[in-house]
Amino acid sequence: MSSAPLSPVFDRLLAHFGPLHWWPAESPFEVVIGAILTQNTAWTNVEKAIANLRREEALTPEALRAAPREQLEAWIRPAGFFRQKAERLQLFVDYLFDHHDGDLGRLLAAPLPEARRELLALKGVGPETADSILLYAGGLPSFVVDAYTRRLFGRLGLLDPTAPYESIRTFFMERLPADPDLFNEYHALIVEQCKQLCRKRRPRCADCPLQELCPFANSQH
DNA sequence: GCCCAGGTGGGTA
DNA sequence: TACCCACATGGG
Repeated sequence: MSSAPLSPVFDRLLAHFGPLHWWPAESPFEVVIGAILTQNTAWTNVEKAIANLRREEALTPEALRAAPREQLEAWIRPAGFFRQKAERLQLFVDYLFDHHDGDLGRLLAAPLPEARRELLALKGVGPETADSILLYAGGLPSFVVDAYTRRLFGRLGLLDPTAPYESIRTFFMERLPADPDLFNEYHALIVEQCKQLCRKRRPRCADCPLQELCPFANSQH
């Protein structure tokens, strides 16, 4: 891992896209649902599933717990892996009621390392899902590493994209102040940048806000 | 028709 | 630790 210019990358992305104020959800619990539904899934498909849940007024821990499994599967079907994800959602809310009186805020009121351990112990909640929940539902300074993060910073030559999750998360957290607003914007900007510029059909380098930092500028990127 | 998407868990060497 | 596979829908 390089000892990297993370601030210049952030500054350029912020200047280009402006503040994004993530996560696209109307409540902390909706963040949890989105974080589970988006596992290895395009966000456009997640939106369809969440729209179904909203229509059914099922975007609360109480409603998800009460819903018959097959009903829930049908609602979230557009997000793919619907049997797995229905189970994961209901395991999550079952845990929430068994241990926190159904109150997500109570789970997320614990110190960050403790809340993270608790989330990671849940079946269906891996490191990326846990960090997304901690940061975007809890406002806790836990940096989110996803496929976009690996792709972008791998291309910039700042990290090994195949490195383990925890080592990449540590790379960012050792080099950035533990500021939830910073982590929020940084990850959102990474996603926005990649959605626009890291696709298979690459746009022209001239349009890229990271052009000056990119080792592939004017060649393949 | 084929490839891929904001992962995770379970299994094997 | 490092691979492998299942899990499923919808858009390019």
